[in-house]
Amino acid sequence: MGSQIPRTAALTVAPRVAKDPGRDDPFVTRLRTYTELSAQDVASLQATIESEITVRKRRDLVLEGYAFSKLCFVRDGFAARYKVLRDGKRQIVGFILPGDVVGLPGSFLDRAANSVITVSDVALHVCPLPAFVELCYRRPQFALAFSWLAAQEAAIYAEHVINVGRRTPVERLAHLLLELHSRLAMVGRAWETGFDLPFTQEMMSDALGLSVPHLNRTLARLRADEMIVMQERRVEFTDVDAVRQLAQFQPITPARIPTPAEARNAAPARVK
Amino acid sequence: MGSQIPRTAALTVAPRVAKDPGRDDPFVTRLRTYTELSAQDVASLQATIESEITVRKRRDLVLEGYAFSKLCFVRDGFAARYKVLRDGKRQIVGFILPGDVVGLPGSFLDRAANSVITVSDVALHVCPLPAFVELCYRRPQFALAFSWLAAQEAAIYAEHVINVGRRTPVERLAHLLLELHSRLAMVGRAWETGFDLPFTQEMMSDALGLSVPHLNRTLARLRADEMIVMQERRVEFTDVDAVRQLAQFQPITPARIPTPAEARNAAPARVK
DNA sequence: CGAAATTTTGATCACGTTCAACTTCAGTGG
DNA sequence: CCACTGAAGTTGAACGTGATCAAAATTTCG
Repeated sequence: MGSQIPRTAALTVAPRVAKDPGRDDPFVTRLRTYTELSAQDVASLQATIESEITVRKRRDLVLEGYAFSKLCFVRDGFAARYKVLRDGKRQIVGFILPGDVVGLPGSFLDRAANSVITVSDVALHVCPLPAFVELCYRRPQFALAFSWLAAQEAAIYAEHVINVGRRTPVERLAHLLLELHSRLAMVGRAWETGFDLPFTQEMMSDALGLSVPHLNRTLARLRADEMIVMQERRVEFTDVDAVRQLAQFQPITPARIPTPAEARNAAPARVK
Repeated sequence: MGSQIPRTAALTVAPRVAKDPGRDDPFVTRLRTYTELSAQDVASLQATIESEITVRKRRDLVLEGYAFSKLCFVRDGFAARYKVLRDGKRQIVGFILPGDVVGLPGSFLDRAANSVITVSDVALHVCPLPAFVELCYRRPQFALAFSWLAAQEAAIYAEHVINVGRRTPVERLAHLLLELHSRLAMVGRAWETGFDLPFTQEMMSDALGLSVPHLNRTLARLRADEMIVMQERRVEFTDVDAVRQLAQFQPITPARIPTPAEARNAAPARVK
């Protein structure tokens, strides 16, 4: 059975939000790392939601080459963005975690550039792109937050390029595990030193540009070197700092969006 | 001496813009592929520009690990985003062309995740981030356009991950050349079947995760197979379709941003 | 429980790296 | 004008890493 309901998601980060609409929504949590949102803001956002659906494990959510114009905010579950090449090889471009958006970047192009497949059962809030755009015209806050989100996405991909392009297999794997840990922690789905790993070795190898056997050996090596412990689907970092060092991992921390007042002060009116 | 002034940039695409402020500005050209901008819009954008500077060849514009909070719109010239790893290997994450933004994603993070180095002399419009944010609050159009831009950026990186992760060396190189051609064409700096290639083989090898000798041989192979012709710094595709096929290249075409009216119609008021 | 997916292990081999030398070219100063 | 310099491009030979293929062991799930 997939993980439709979070099993034991110990909260380490982001437990600060008070009684608020959307307080348990990882996407809202995410937006709140960029900007403040009033209860009313959250209500406006929720009003754009067309439907809330749950998609079963191993279904394609987006198909490469087809137009797609929804934003799906992931409330729970995991997915992967990928492309299959002529010779049948698959490259996973990135993993989609709770709080992420399916349809970024796909819905901003005339046709999606990658497919998206669910890994577990996934609970989604579906928002038609025009509805979101309409919200952005009314409340520029959201358009800005979305730019920040997209920039963060780009930064994650950039790291992924580095990972696949120039790091050794152990470094790649260590980096991936740290990235997942850090991103999960941001939405309160990881604990201090570990997390539940929902992906198979085949998926990780397709993400890292390695063969399955080699990924397996590399994972074994991380265990042998006492960098991590794995049992069930759980990853524990034995010595986080050692792993960080190995992977040269720098967590991606988004800056905050200046408030209207801050922006005005910093940028004295020069407009005509 | 670098290419401070475009030498022979034959315009193939985007010659349609009428007498307008910013008509020859590649960044404005870029924004106009997403949305309509009135002369007044362009003026507002130009008002946020703090200064226009030219940076000499081979200078670092952004340094990894340092906070950076400017947006630099590239008017002319070329640069590369990169990271150097412990062992001295360098990975180029992406190439920056006219119309691109230096500071995306760097300025949206608490500290830049990559460095940026100029390849030729580069002419930049510098805009402090708060000024741009202020503009976005006033004219949400720009915030939306920027989301689109960031999404396109993410899509380009995603392709780069695929390139480096799972494609063979020839396919990688062919894909890179097509990507550069397509992006340059979008801002009118390429011709139908070719373009001026401003990057050295070392840079391309660092972008593609290959060694210099192997990149060289791969390039030689593309020539031998009569896919391309190179002379000086000029690349000509002998048979674009064959190259496209080889690289499985799909150009990234951004969708348009719905206008306020379109957004309202498509998303009937459901607010409160 | 049985079937399928996933993980693990082993043996072989090809591809791309590495290292080194050489060529070509552009820019610079004598 | 030519010699000098350093960067960029080209070529060759040897080596090693990670792919490939195959099969077994283990886990997951219907």
